[in-house]
Amino acid sequence: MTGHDRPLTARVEALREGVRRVNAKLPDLPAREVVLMRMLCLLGWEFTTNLDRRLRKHGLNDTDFRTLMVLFSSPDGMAHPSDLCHLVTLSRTNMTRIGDVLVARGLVTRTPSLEDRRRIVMRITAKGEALVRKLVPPLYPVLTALFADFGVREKRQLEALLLRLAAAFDAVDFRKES
Amino acid sequence: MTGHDRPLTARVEALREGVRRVNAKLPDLPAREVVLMRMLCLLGWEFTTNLDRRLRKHGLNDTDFRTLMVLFSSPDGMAHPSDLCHLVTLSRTNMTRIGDVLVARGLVTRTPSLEDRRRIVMRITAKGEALVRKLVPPLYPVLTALFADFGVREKRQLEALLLRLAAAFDAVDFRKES
DNA sequence: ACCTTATAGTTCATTACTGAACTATTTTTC
DNA sequence: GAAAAATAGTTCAGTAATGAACTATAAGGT
Repeated sequence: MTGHDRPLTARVEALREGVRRVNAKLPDLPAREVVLMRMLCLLGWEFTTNLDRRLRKHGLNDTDFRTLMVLFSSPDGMAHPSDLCHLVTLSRTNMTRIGDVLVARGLVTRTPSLEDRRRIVMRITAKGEALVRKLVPPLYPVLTALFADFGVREKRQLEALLLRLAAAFDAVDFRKES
Repeated sequence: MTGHDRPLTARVEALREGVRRVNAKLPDLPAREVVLMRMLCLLGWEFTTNLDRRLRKHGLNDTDFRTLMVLFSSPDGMAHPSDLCHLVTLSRTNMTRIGDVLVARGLVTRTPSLEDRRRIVMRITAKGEALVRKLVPPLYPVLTALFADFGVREKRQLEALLLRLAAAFDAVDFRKES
């Protein structure tokens, strides 16, 4: 197990204190920004690992599931591997492997494309559709519970803030210098 | 490469559309909540991978770096592996490996504890301190740029919202049912 | 004091992911 | 319309993480 399931709030508190101590040694540190980014990472990671744990009982992991969901949401339930790997932010290499898994489990078919013979068409099967319809609804109460404390206004606020942050990521070139 | 560096805003937009199409097929889906959680994951992941790319030039990855930072922030620059792995949310197994890496690079020492002979004491070296002081300041402009668009008030708002979400994670038992 | 239980760190096997190299196609360019 | 460049998918080798099993030490209960 990763963090022995220590409460997230405790980990956030430890993070703040850690950053405060670093800030004492490096006075120019933009402490609030560091805390915000690390909290974002923490929350995202927490969600992913928890979701993963639930999916594993059904023989899927988070990336298999996301891939399946994209297919589920696609017109005619089909897409090319390279489109998929863009959409779920994974390498083509990995999408080959995920395809293997999903095909082996009968959730997806993989057939050569007729229009472009380099390509493959992945298509969700009836069994895949059924699995999605079985797995997803039990997640609703979890998702609503996570945001139960939030009003519509606050959810919109959060979404807007995250969207602006996404835009900032695109504007900042992370890669340059040092 | 993961997503061929497609802009984050484009990926967020694709996410929204995907969720909207899923919602058309599963009308009870709490769409806004799904989008929020996935945006959080996306942003956290984007930060981590970009940071990782920068660190790699110096022979570290994100988890090595976080471990080193926790030691940097610790009183006397020392901590036990099991404390560290709680703080950075990694397995003890992995902390052994990270210790190996950091020791091999001369950034940390590892000595048996005298009080408790099961334990090991990891301590950041002068070289480790120096590396932190060299690596961290060049990150300041990136971090401030990411939040350049945000006022103090908005940063506080975001922090408060994320904190409440963290508390909600602790309250919700993700593991139960299905 | 002794037996049980818990904790610390490691090793080992396994899972998941990536980048580079390769083959097969399609698109572009001149 | 042929050569060059780009794109799609796969294989392979390497990196990073995990959980289970193991050894050693410490703490608790009676």
